[in-house]
Amino acid sequence: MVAVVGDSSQLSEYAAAIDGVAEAFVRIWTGPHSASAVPVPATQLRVLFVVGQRGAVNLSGLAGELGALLSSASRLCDRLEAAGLIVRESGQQSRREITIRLSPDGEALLERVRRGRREELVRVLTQMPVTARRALLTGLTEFRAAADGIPAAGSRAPFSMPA
Amino acid sequence: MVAVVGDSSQLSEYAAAIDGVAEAFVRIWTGPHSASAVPVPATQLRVLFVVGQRGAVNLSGLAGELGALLSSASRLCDRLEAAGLIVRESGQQSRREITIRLSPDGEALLERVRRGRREELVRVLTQMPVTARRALLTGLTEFRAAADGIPAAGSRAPFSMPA
DNA sequence: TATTGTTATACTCTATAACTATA
DNA sequence: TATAGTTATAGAGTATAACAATA
Repeated sequence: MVAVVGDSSQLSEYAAAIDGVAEAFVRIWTGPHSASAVPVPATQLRVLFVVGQRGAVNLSGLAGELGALLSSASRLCDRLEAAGLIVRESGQQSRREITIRLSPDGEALLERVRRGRREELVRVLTQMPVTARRALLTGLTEFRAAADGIPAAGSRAPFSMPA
Repeated sequence: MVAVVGDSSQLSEYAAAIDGVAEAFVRIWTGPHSASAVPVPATQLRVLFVVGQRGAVNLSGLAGELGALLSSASRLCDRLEAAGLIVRESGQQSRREITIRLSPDGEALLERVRRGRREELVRVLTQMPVTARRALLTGLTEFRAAADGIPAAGSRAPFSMPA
């Protein structure tokens, strides 16, 4: 009945508590798409984020980072290319590898979305006491550090939007 | 050049910093689906979460909470019903409103997924110092409180997984 | 032959619009 | 007639599998 400090059974209570309050943050962090009247579906947007972050990728690399299959990635690029948001540069060193880059339109769209998401965050952060802002940044930073040191349960990487 | 405490121009730096480290958390919080070999697609899972949280809903209510259209929600329920995860109870008070509930299988699946997500969180929290865990909980809690006090930019509610 | 991409097919998801049935 | 759901149709996303082209 006595509360034991640092008790490991407390962990699941922390997990439950965090689980319970996380939705608001996830909704806002995830929501730049719906928010700012972006003309492309969410999945295509993820591609732009990945390509924007890595500068240039081949299809296999892109598929891997999306947690998608090669065929799905290929279709996705079909549509993004048709929309003028990416460019497929064939050839280069291997001629069977294809290099995917953002087109100027793709860059512009990506930048708009990035700005939108940060503005959403600012809107909320403004309403928070400074200590809470600091706590959030610290908590998320340490969480990432801890998560990076772990074998990654299903050993996959099925998400990408930031940068 | 002197750091001004509480300066509002700091906010966008906080936003950028938080934005940069948030992905790991979002990936893990969002990933219970891919993680635990769940037999239903992510969208259907969201329905289970919503219905599980509200106990029983009619289609319009469900669609509203999903940020989806009535027709999409109807199709979704077709599949969930076919999979035996929900039950459509017609009639009741209005006879043109339909009540959606979880089936026993639906409840069981939902519980499995919930447990999975919390276990994932525990896996990471274990690797974090106690102060960081506290910071994360505080930060997310305050974030939610702040977000709740805001008109909600696009004035929509396009996300639901917790509870 | 092993690897990189593409294409065929099928199922899920979402959206628009037309339709049915209650109130 | 207004409201609650369903159904038709079409585009987007993802998976399996068969295929083409380069190394």
